[in-house]
Amino acid sequence: MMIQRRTQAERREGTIRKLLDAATETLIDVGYAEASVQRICARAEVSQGALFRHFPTREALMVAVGEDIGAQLLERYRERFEDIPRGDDDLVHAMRLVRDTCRSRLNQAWYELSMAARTHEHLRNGLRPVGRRYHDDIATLARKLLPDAAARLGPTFDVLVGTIIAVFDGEVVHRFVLESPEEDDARLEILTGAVRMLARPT
Amino acid sequence: MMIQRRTQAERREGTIRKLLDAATETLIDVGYAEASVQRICARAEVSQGALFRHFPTREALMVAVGEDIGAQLLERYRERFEDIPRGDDDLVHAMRLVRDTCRSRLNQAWYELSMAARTHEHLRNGLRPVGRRYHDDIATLARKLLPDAAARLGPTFDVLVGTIIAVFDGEVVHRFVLESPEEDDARLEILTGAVRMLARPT
DNA sequence: GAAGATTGCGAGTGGTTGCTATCTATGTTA
DNA sequence: TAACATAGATAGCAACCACTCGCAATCTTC
Repeated sequence: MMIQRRTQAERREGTIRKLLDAATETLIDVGYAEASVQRICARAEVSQGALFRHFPTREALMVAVGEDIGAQLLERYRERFEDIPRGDDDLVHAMRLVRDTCRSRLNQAWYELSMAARTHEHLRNGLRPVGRRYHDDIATLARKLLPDAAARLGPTFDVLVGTIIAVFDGEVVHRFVLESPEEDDARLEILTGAVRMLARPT
Repeated sequence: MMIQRRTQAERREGTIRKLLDAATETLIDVGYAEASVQRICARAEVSQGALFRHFPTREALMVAVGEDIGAQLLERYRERFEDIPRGDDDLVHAMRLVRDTCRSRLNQAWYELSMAARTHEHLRNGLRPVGRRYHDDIATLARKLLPDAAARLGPTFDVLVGTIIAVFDGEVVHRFVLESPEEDDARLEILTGAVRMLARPT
């Protein structure tokens, strides 16, 4: 039964895409350890043989998932950064954007990979360039959105951006065990105020 | 062959302690998923039957490990907080203490449990009270160490403490994939400056 | 010291794991 | 269209998983 005529490249890309998406969703649902090739393949509606045709090991698939997630998250940032209206409160919007992205579904998969990378050397090595690119690209984007503050702060600006992301990533990790929305909101305000103070000319 | 005369309670406590310590070390070494009962028991030099005599499931053991780690981390904070010399730079010392503790071996095990809690409901429920107590006790300790700032800031002080911890926890998670010591040090300085600014009277 | 309770042991349970080998189906090239 | 390359499916592998069970060792109580 022939459904449709496709080139080899199309077939290949199609199943790889299905596998990456299924792996990402499985990662979000059950975490790295329980994201078995069986589960991923079942979700992708593809056989295990197909998976191992395109990825030599499960870990290699996970590295590819990491690259894919990194690209998607960056794209997400790019789109929403552009949508932020320039003005006095663009910093507030930017802070909210970072927090929302850290809490996004997609980012949960990234946490799973990061954590697994701690104890899995291959994964760590594979994820490192992705992490670096992600880090740098976000700094570039932020400079584009807040050029005045960037110019004023110089290299400190990048550190500040990294710190804001670190705050919200840390917050999310805490939330895995214990949620405290009021404190989170208070933190967002304090943090915004502190950044505004640092970013303003002395 | 009788080695030593011990009460039942001593025997019991002894093997439980061995299991908790072995489980903690195994968590640090291979992560939550690979910390199997086999591995833990081998490390504790105790049979699997002994483990399941004291803990109904592996997850129950992990909750107990979480409680134990929480107590140890708090004790660590308590000791080192007391050692900080009061003076102009006590804030610097406190910040360094928080960062060091976040990077400590013991805290790696806590990250493993926190992350696993995201997808394991029982673990999350068991860890929640531990997390809450840990959170509150640290805030209390910090108020004791920095009474002036605490008085000046009111409830904001607790949020600030939580934020500092969040920064370093987030930093550690980033470091699992990508290390950047220079940025980390720059962040520590900026953060200390910002906190000092916030904590000083306006 | 006998009886009873608690604790520790280790073989065995069914189930899942990542991965391979073999085969068929589909697309490409001559 | 014949020969070949690529892609996908299926069954099966040894290793490991959390957990159970009957028994032996140890401690407590009388």
